[in-house]
Amino acid sequence: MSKKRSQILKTSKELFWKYGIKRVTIEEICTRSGVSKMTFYKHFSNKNDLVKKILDKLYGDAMGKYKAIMTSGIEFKEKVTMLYKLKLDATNEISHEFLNDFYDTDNEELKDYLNSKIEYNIRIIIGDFFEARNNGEIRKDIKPEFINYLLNHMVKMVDDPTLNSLYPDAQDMILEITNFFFYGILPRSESEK
Amino acid sequence: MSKKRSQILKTSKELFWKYGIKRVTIEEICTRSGVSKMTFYKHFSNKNDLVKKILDKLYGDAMGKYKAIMTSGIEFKEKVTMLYKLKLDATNEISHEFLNDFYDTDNEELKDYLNSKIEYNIRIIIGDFFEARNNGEIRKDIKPEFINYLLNHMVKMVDDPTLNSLYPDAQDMILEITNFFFYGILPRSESEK
DNA sequence: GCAATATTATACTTTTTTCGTATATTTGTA
DNA sequence: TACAAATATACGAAAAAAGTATAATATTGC
Repeated sequence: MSKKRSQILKTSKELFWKYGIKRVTIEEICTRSGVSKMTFYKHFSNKNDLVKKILDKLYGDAMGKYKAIMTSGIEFKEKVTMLYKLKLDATNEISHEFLNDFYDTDNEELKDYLNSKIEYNIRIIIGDFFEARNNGEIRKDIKPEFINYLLNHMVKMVDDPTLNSLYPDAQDMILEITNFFFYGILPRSESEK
Repeated sequence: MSKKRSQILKTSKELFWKYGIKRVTIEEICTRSGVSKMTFYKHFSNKNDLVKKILDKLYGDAMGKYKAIMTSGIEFKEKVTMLYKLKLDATNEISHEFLNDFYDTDNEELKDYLNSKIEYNIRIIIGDFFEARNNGEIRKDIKPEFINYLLNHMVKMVDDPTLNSLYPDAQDMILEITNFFFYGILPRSESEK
């Protein structure tokens, strides 16, 4: 991988994170990366293409971590706890400014690309949950899709000030949330498996 | 003062603070302020004009606080301590993104405007220091201009990580700095006055 | 050191965005 | 109701950004 190329990716990510996509120009990315415009266009066909490649890396890394968790030999309950924390990290890492531009503007191309990526990931996750249900690691009478929804929903809970105010610190709240999660989805006894 | 007008000032300040001046468009300010473009141009002739009026308010408020301190009956030493804190606050309040655009870009008009404002303020401050020197509140053999330079210089010290690392917390460091300041400028004994 | 490859600077055209204004219409309000 | 203030829309002019062609220069592996 070219040094210039990765410099462009690094610089542009920083700029996008801070200012969003549409506020950053290609020329600005080039100047700050110490790269000429021609070199930029050698590596990326335009700004959208650049953003897509940033997304690819972002989601690629996340999926790598996800698979590392799912293929490890640990107990399913432990896996879900780790997934939840992974999701929290991912949510914190991605910039608000960056994400806003996907839905604010009329950049249909990027919107579609992001949605397809999300959909692809969800499909894998749901698939894993189906498998877990078949293995008796989750209640048989629960929809795997609902579990994924729950995971997303609970990540948002962490930002809710009303909920936060109930706990001395965030760690306690997260523990409470995950406990709630498991008492809901785990088989209540061995006999139910 | 029109409600729309102050809304524009408020919104634009927020946007400028976050993204800098050149990244924010007039149309964006209008949309976010819930104001039509025509209304904008009724109150401000262009973006520079708007920025100037934001600066006016900013520096007006700061000068108000300054004068409140200087005309109060407290001891001179106490005044300088308060000035130092005022300056720290002002430095923290003004956004880095906002100030950058004054010197980065080739917007000579704004650059000049800001410089003239700063110069005007300095003139007042230096004048007050001259008076203080004549009243024997500062050593006679010190240039008032140098005092102003020192004040600015010491504000920057607060950001120096090397200096910071010498103190358990910022408060201790600030105390140290102000103490240093006074042992340098105050008459060492009543007889020297 | 040479050849292949990558990068750059510059200058340029095209496209897009932003600016600023004119006009007709709507809204608020005294 | 009448008057002022604000708006929506549409528009041409100006500025900024995107993208390309070309020739020159660095870098790199061999």
